[in-house]
Amino acid sequence: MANEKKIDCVILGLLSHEELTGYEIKKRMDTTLKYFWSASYGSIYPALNDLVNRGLAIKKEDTESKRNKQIYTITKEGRDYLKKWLTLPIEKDELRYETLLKLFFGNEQSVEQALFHIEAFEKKIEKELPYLLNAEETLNKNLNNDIAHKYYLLTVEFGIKTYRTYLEWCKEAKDFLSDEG
Amino acid sequence: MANEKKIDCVILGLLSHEELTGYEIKKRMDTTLKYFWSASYGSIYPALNDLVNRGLAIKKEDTESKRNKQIYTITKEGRDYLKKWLTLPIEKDELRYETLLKLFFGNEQSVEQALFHIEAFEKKIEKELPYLLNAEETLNKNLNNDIAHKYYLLTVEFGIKTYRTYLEWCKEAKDFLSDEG
DNA sequence: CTTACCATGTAAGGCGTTACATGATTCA
DNA sequence: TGAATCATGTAACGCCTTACATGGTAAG
Repeated sequence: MANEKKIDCVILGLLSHEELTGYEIKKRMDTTLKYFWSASYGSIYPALNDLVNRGLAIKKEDTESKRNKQIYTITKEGRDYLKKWLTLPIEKDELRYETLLKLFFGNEQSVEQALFHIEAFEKKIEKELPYLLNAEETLNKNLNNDIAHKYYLLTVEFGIKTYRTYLEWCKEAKDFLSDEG
Repeated sequence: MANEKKIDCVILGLLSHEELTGYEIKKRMDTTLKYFWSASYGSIYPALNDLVNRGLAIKKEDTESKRNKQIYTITKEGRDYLKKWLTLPIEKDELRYETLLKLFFGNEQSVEQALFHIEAFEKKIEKELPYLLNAEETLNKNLNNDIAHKYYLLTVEFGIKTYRTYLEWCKEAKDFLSDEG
């Protein structure tokens, strides 16, 4: 029972909340999970097939809509698999920030270039923060309706706090570099 | 000149500071760059050979020490390559936190289990923070000796600020989950 | 009628880790 | 003399992204 593939666990996790199509799973990744996880169609669709083959999810054709939709539902076995994975200790938390990497080697570039990278980073964060704040508000309103919201809120709070810290750091870093020329 | 492999750039960046062996490069990764980048021997050694073949670094046998050391030095071309890469916009900043993933699916686990993951995360951060604080102190003392220190300090400050925020979040998250039971 | 979005999937290739394989040196 | 650390490298394999390929539907 070792070697749980992360992609399987993420998908099963999303399916544990609601039944979804592959396309919708991708959308969740690009919005809700965006700031701490990601995956492409090229890994999602094969993984879904695999989950069905292993009996962890079932696939049914959508007859109601006019679109060619494949809807996936988690099975009892899938839920057990997910639960088992959740009991295991965390294997890896990984941060790969190219921005920090380029900054680290800043002595090979001009101050202007370093500032340029910091500002680009700042803008990206400033653009994403409102979505998290919006999610926070919605979740706080509906906190009593669904326990799942409680956990979702915790991750959103993580995102908000770290993003605000990033913005603080950007300001300080810009000052530091500008002052010294 | 597109498609710069990150592993090449990190190595060249480290070599831009000083000449190093593959083993030392790995050590830098595991200490200095640890909280925002990583790589294994299996990618470092082949990359070094590749850099030499492309004329971006030179390899010389160490004759002084008794060990079988291969010392790598960056060339003019390597430095130009690095500089070029530094001018390009950041392609990807990525965070993959399994801790957040497991927390997100918390409705499938007990509160105790969720707390367990948060506490493990907290301990890991508490253990690593002192190294960053130590680096900060040393860098502040030697700030005037080398411009490279300035940039190194910026990344360390990023690490310290975000780690402190993580610890704050851990405390709040634990309270939040404990209160509601 | 055309643009944006919904929707599914495959193939090739890149990138990187893990595990393996080997051996020297230093220190207790 | 045994453990820890220094030191280099390869092979197999896994995982994932990118690019490709295709087509339906909703809205303006």
